[in-house]
Amino acid sequence: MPQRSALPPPLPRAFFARPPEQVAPDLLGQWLCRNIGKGAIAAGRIVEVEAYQGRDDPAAHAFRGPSLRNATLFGPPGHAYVYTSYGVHQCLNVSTQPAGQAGCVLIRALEPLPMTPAAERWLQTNAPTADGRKLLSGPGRLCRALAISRAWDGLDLTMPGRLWVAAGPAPRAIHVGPRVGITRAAERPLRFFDPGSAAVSAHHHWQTRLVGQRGHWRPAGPGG
DNA sequence: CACTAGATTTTCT
DNA sequence: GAAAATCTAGTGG
Repeated sequence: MPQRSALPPPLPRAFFARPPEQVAPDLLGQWLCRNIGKGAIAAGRIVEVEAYQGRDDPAAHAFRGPSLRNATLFGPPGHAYVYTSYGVHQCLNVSTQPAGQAGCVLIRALEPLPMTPAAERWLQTNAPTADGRKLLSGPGRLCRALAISRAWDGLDLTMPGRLWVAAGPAPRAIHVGPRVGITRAAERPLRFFDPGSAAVSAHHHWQTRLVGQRGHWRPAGPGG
């Protein structure tokens, strides 16, 4: 099947079987692929993420233990955790850590990758915007544009089905800062983003610059 | 550009 | 009853 082999292959489950603060920076630059039917794919580069830890992270949904909503967080790695935010929006996370240990990475922004005009229209219809850079920017907005609902909670993102994560080139640098919109553990530097992307909303609030390559990110020296 | 109000699910007090 | 991992539409500079 030529169409099957043309699909970007998913990242392996082992990639996600690590602490979320390690998976998060390594997810930057990877592709989120959405099968929208009839062989068409809508895809975006991951440019902004946040790590949420387990029982030791007061800002995480897993902090108070398993519940009906967050069960996916305690399951195997590489699965979609989709929750409803403020009663209105859906937000997409990827579960990390081996089964039994909670942790996830919130996908906050994507930069649209080249796609067919039909796929672009499909995104625009789901989440209309005049500013193309904002099409997949923001955790609620990207779920709306990609038609990802709570019903997709638990979906395996390491299988090339409806939604999966595929390998893409790492960004040249990464900025690290506090997570957005939380009050507890608000000081932890667990938000990672690609400073070179226009799809990232808040470039201003960052603490640290990382350079290097995946698995080997290190703080940039002066003048870097 | 900055700021504000309002929508309304899930969880906890 | 209130807060929360948010977004949009509205106002005003």
